[in-house]
Parts: sequence; C-alpha cells; structure tokens
Amino acid sequence: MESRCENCIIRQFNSLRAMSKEELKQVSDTKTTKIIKKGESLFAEGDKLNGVYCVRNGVSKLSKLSANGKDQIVKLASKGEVLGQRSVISQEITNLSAVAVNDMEVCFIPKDAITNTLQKNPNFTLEVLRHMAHDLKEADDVIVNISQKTVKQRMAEAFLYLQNNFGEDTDGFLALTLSREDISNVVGTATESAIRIISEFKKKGLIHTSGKKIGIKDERKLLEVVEGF
Amino acid sequence: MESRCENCIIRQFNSLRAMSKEELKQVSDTKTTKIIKKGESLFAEGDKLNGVYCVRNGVSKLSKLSANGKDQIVKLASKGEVLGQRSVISQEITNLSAVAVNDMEVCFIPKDAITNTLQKNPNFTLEVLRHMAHDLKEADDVIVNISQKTVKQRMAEAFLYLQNNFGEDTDGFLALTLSREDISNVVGTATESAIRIISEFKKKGLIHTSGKKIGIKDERKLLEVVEGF
DNA sequence: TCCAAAACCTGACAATTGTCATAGTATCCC
DNA sequence: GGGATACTATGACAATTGTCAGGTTTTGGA
Repeated sequence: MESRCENCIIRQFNSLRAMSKEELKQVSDTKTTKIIKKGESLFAEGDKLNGVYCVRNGVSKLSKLSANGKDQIVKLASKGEVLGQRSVISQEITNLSAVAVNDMEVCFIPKDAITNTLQKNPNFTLEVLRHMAHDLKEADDVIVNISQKTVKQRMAEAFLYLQNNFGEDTDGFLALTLSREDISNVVGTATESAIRIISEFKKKGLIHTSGKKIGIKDERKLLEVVEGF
Repeated sequence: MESRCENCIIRQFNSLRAMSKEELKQVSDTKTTKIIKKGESLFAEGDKLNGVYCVRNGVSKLSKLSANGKDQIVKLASKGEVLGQRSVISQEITNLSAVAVNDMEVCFIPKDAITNTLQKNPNFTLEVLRHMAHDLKEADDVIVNISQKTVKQRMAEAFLYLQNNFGEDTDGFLALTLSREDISNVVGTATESAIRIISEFKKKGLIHTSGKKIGIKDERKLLEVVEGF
C-alpha cells in the first residue's frame, strides 16, 4: 500500500495537489489509513469532525436525515474526493452523514494539518475554494432538478449520472450498484415509486436489470425522458 | 453617499472585511456604484461576469431557469451579500440570474481586484471560503426540504424564513414583499398552489394579508405546520 | 445448506399537486 | 382618468406520487 501522500496518485484529483512538499510531508506524518466496510459510517450528522477523509477507494453516500425519517442523499463521493472539509473549515458540526456504499479505503487527515495550510498557502485555499464553488453550483442544479422535474425525469437522470460518473462493468451494468432504497434517496422519492419506475423503464426497453444491477440499454430514449418526452 | 469602501459599513457583513487597507483601496478605486430598479437584472444565467456585485441596499433574487420554463429561486440576497463570487472564482459563466426584487443600490467590483487578493491574502480567501461553505450547507438543507416536505410545509417555512431574515414592517407585515409568483418560485411549486395555500393559511388564522403584503399572525401554529402537524 | 432477515416487487387506494379555464383586482403608463 | 396589462384568486379536473398491505426473491450468517 502506498503510504506516503507525496507519492499518492489520488492526490492529483483533489485540492491536496496545491500543497507544498513540506505541507504534504506534515499531512503524511499525521494521517492514518482506514478500511471502512460497506454499510459502515465515516461520520454521522451532528458529529464534530477532527479532520477530513480522503477517499482512496470505494464510494460513500453523503446524506441528511429529514424530519419524516427519510434520508436524502446529497452527493456520492468516490476516489479522490475529500469529505468533511466544510465542517472543518467552518468549525461547525457536520450537517451530513457519510456511509460507505461499498468497501472503502480512506485516509483520515487530522484538521491541524489542513487548517495550518489554509492559513498559510493561498494556492491551497484557492484550490479548496474552487472545489467548493463547483459543489455549490452542482447543489443549485440539484435544487432546480428536484423541484421542477418529475420523479420519472429524475430517475432517468440519475441513471445517466451514475453511468457518467462511475462507468459500467464488463457486462454493461452500472459499475456502482445501489440498492433501490439508495436510488430513491438520491432521487428524493418513495422506494416503491423508484421500483415502479425501474419496472416501467425495463418494460419500455430503456434499461435492463439483473438482481439489483441495472444497465442502460437505450441512452437516447433515457435522455428524452429527462427532457420530458 | 459613502463612496469609499474603506468607510463602508456594509463591508463588515461580508468577506471584504478581511482585506487589507491597501487592497480595499484598490477595490475602491476600481469599483462603480449602480442603481438597479425593481425588476431589472444584475446579470443573467449564462453571462460571463467581469466582477462581483456588493449589495448596499435592496434585495435580489438568484434564480435558475428550468427546462419547463419556470424559475427556481435559489437564494434571496440582501444588504452585505456579494453576488457573482462563484462565477469569478471558477472563471465559468454564471449558472444563476440575479434580478432586483425591489430597488437596489449595488457596487460593482471588477474581478481583477478580487482575484489578485484571492491569490495573495489567505485570510481573505479563507473568509470567502467560509461564506461559501455556509452557502453550501444551506443549499443542502434546501435540497432536503424540497424533496422531503410537502408544499404546505415549505410554504409555512418560507414565511418564517422571510420573517427571520428580512423582518416585519411597522404594521406587522413581512418587510420583504414578494409577488405570489416569486413565493411559488422560492418554494418550488405552481403559482396557483401557492395562492391556494395562502388562502388556506389565512382562513386558519396563521397569516393575514393586505394586497400582496403578508403578515404572520400565529407563528407557533405556522411552526407546527412546518413540523408536519 | 438452510433459515431468517432484508430487499424487492406489485396492487389498490388516497392525498397531493399541477394544469386549464375563467374571473376579479391592482397597477402602470399614456 | 382610463384602458391595457399584469397579478391575484378560485373551481374543476387529471396526473403524479405516496402510503399501506401483501406477496416474492435475494442475501447473509449460523
């Protein structure tokens, strides 16, 4: 296992690449690597985070519990993403919980190394800022999608999103397999509705399934559904 | 009119307070003050922004057009808020449009003064980052609200939000008067639905109205509606 | 391997919400 | 001041979506 951040390829994908050699060395000296099994949680809503998590492998769902007891998945984070930044930056408890969707390998970086660099290295801070600006833009898009599109449109969009961001396996199924419940929590609908729409899409030849695996069969038609046809 | 940023009180409310005397001076030398009338726009979705807008007076709605032609209002920005930061930071076209809800006075700050400071003054960058972290957290809350609460709950929440953030006038009406359409675009519903719920709330004694003005009559009951009773 | 638990699926129904149509009311501009 | 225009309001209806209730299949652990 690569154990020094200086040599870690993952770093190229996130804001840590803007750190200097010295700073990276400090991070590497204080970080610890953890294995998180599918279903286990990295942190829960309301936790005070003492550092950030850098995802080396696997996928985590970031979700927020609503008053009626349903989770809303706000983001799916995979290789290269850094979790918990916001909480560390604003020094507040976290408003999201992070649970592993499949087995994960993450590095925990204590916050001191991060906050020190934030105060001293404008390049790093700016890099983090750019990432957050991007996240915020995406969040705006999600808001518009959820409020203006039908469940069917959002379901179609979700499948295309999963394809674009996580790819397909060799059998043509989406590489990231989510439970029906997780899918419904991404889309923001009842599990039964999600299942019903999956059945409908299957009947219409837009997708195919095998167990909980889902594959995209007709991307063009799926796009048409997103557009409202 | 206060014309030097160094003396501007508004600055205390936003990230500009982290600028040095020198940097502020540069900002002040390049900025221009504009009057934007109700209904006029600061910028539109897709515009390339050459600077940011600092709100001195009035309120602007930040919205995004959806495929079906409806606007979704993502944020209401008032005194002290800086608009267009995200676009300038990520050097992308803006994903939102900004329209004045009432008469506004804003300062336009060309981006050079901002980007220079971002690269040199970590305190400023960190301050901007903190603001953005906060916005992102709020956006997450909006996502959960929209997807998990009923329109009625969100309407009640919207009124309480308007009360908390913009206050009431001397007659007990919400200080920020929005059209029914704007309200529906904040909540993410059809205008008719919004109007119907306003009528219902009025009938039940939760609010009172006069023309397009709305006042909160029974905050406790309104809160109960939000909670789902 | 087998059993229990969890996940998936479907039907029936009700509640919520959007759409269309229509009418009253306020507002703005000439 | 008056007329056009935008905004507010309400009814009727249909579409969407959630809920409950029941089955079936899959999965994971003893």
